[in-house]
Amino acid sequence: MKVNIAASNACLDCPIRHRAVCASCDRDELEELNRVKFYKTYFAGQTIGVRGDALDVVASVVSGTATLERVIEDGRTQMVGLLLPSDFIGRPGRETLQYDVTAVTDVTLCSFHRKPFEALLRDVPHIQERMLQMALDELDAAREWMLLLGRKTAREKIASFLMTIAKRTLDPLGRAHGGQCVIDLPISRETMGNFLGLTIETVSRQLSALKNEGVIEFDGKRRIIIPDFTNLMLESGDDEDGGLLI
Amino acid sequence: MKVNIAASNACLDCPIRHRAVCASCDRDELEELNRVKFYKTYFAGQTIGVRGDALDVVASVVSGTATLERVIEDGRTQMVGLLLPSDFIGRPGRETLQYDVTAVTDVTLCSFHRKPFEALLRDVPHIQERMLQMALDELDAAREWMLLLGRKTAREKIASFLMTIAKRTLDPLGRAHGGQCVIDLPISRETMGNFLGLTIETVSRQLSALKNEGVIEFDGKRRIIIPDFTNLMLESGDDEDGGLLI
DNA sequence: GGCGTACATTGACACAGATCAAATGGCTTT
DNA sequence: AAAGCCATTTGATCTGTGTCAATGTACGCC
Repeated sequence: MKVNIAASNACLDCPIRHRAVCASCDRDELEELNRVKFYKTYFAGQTIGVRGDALDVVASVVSGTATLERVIEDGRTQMVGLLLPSDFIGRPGRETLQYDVTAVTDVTLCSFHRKPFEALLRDVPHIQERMLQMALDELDAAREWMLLLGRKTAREKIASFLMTIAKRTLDPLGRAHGGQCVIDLPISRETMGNFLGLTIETVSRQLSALKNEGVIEFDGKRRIIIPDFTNLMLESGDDEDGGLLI
Repeated sequence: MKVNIAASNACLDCPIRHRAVCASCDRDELEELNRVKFYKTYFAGQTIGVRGDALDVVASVVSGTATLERVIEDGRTQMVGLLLPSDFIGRPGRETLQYDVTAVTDVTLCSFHRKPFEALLRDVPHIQERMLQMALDELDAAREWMLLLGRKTAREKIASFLMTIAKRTLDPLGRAHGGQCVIDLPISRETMGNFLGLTIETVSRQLSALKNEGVIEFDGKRRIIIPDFTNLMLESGDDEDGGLLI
């Protein structure tokens, strides 16, 4: 059913119309995309692709959350991308997938066969322009993430992560005043650990510590209340309100 | 003097002609770049820019090595980019510099004022195309680096780093056979530490350990001989010969 | 030639976070 | 309601890497 709803949607009504790779397209260009796109839905936990797979399709996340991960033989896993709506999956010009891609919630993708998409990229400057912007944004996010992985303590990592999620959830005004806010974690403790380069136990302990010190409150396991945003910010190790952009 | 030599060079003779942002330009486009580019040289140790600076100029590294770093208040430093010849500095569309940029050796840059360069990006598809390729390559490198920072041990980090440098130094054939090779480190122990998310002492200890076990040999502090490449590879924690791309 | 400075190595110890193990809690199934 | 499953929390201990401190080495300078 979900698929039907999605497939029937024209690009003009698309929820990620103004943020995805198609953001700067005009009406005609959108029409062109509309003809070649196709929707695909994955269920929570499902594998979207694994490292080494032929990269025949590229896509934008329309709804849901997916992860990009690298795994070493002994099982150590590092998340290298958290894909939220409007984020792009796959790389034009590459033959095989470099990362394991997994749906953590139900995910709907707006997909394109890679070859035709590469042609679009050449022919429609608006798409290439936007693609470049998005790639550079991701690069900045990846570098911020590198600072976190390389130099932050477990507590700072957790605080930074919560800030990141909060920023993607809230409107920019609400948080500027350092007021209360509520965030729903889209991912499990294990996934958080793989994001932050920590074990599940350390994630849990640091969350408990922040709770015991009143920096955060829990409402169930996956919902977190931040009574005062500035307190959390102080724990994140960031000099300003910069933080992860993802 | 260096500046004179550089300034007199036409793009056609440029050492990074086929690798930098101008790689896919034809003769006419190159002529256009030639008119607006200007060379600038920095000495080893010199600051090229600091986080927050107005980003009026973007540039390609023509020769030498520079670093991109993020620093937190207490002095903890994480390198987020190692810039070698053909790599690009600065981001079109951004008003301020996001990272500290430092010359680690003498560095010559092929520079452009940002605004005109943004116009070029719009008008010359070959440049934008190449820019996108390069951004995606850097993103892949950053993600590989994230795996290293988040999940690898100190020993694996050092081995991976040496492999990375070796790969950028050697011809692709020479290393395929796992034969001996010699690499010159472009950076100090401290810089290596900031690259790998380690302290200077740990870097030193791990290098000594690899030396004592015969995986590497020293010729002075900065030159390293790798008797058998496969041995080093086994220490890097990589499942294949993938490793950092930078 | 001696000296100063910067970089690198080595040693002793501390501690953050990993590991191993057990307990708790929430959820579905029957 | 009981049982079973999974995610999470909490506890005890271990270990890799950081920290602090001393020593070694190379190189330029007066």
